[in-house]
Amino acid sequence: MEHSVRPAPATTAAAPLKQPVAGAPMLSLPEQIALQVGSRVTGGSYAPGQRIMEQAIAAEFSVSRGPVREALRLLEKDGLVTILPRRGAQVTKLTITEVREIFDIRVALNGLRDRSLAEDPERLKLLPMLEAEVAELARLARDARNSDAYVKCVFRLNRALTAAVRSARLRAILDALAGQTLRYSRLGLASEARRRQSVKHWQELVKAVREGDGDRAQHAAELRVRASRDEAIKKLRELAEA
Amino acid sequence: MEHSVRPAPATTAAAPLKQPVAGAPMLSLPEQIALQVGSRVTGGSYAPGQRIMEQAIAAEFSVSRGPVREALRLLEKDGLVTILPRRGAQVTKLTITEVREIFDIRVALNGLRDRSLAEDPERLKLLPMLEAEVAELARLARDARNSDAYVKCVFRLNRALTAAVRSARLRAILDALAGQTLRYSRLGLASEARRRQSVKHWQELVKAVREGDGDRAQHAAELRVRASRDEAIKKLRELAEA
DNA sequence: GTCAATAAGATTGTTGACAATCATACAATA
DNA sequence: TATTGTATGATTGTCAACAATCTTATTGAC
Repeated sequence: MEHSVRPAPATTAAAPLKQPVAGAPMLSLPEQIALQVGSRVTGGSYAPGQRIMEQAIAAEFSVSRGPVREALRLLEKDGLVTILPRRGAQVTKLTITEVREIFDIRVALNGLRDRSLAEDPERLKLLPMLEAEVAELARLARDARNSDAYVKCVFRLNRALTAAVRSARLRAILDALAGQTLRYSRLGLASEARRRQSVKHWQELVKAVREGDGDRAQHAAELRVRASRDEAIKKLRELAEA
Repeated sequence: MEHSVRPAPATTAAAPLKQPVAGAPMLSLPEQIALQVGSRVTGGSYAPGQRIMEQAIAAEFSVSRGPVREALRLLEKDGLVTILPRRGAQVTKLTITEVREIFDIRVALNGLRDRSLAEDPERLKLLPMLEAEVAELARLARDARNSDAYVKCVFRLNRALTAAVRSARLRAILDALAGQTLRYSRLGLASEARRRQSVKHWQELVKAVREGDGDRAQHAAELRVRASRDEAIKKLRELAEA
């Protein structure tokens, strides 16, 4: 019998789901639930393929199943869970092929994103942050022990760049794709050689943005994500052997 | 038993939500509702910006508001309706800028799509259909009176190509984008000159697919969608004046 | 006349209960 | 033993009512 031990049900008093932070956008009940459950997925405390049951989540957050259903739909939109009719929701489990497909879309759309940023008339407002973060990347890449910090910095940088893009639709798609490949992107930056290569790609982007060169920005982005893709796939294949 | 065939209430003519069709994938209640309401949006019988009220739809289809809510969420995922918290759903109304943004994403992703098709080992199975449809396009383009048939043929061809793509995620995004730009794509093929140019781009794609040349396929797709974008935007601006 | 506060109605958000379906264990049969 | 059928519990789908919020209309003050 498969008793995959569910982590910590009993006392898992889920966060109080509290309301009002003044300036911040107030989140609806489903959004709050989606946020919490989603972080368990991306954070790895829910395993891929694991089933997520409405009643359990509802009890945990002390709400009825209605908002939970909607939260699961939201997570499905982000690709974090998969909903099967009459069979409920489960943490999305990706095949290596699917991971590659997502990366391929990211190649195309991150290229579009970085081109848009480089061609944006207000791109100069972005430059200080971009330069600072990339300098930090270069610093972190000099010591192999900073692997984790390096990955975190890349994520932060990517999030900031996506947030800076004008097109709301592009933002939405990129956010969803980033969420889905979060745990795999980490694999793509595991080796020191890769991080050094990654720094070069980011520096190339800085130059392109500074000069307003959309072509170069797009090209750098494509190289960057392709490299990340290839390394992640390679690592996944190695893991699949074992 | 699962809900199915419900005759519409006397006054409003709501399609009966039929269930059966053996081989076809059986649609859930929300999916059926989303399909019908969605066709009203794309078909133009609901105007952009028009509000869609849950109770009204529920009464029309003789169901409770639960499935309707879910149907509206599905339509939001396709970009056909916009849901504002505590304020309900309304038919998505796009600004010219937003239309352009969607087209820009389509440039990137249709490029990826056609590249994938051209590099697919089984691309030869696609060739007969592709060649036949493009030949039909060339034929239709010779007479200005066939404008409508030409547009229909392009839509059909695009749908077939998207359906043939291996990546389910790419398919989903492309379908959503196509649905959102349906009414604007038509504008992009209104002039005879544009249709002649369009034929050239499609013929270029045929060649690329035949030879398995992904680069060329992608390039042709990008040119094609960009041309459609520019013409649609131009027409929209003209309409905005009046 | 314009604007703000307020009240009434309309609409969405949430809930708990019931119905339909699925998954599993067990029994019966070959 | 393997397979099929059946019963039972678990889980999702749907419903109708209630609560919270928004919209609109009206009133009153300036």
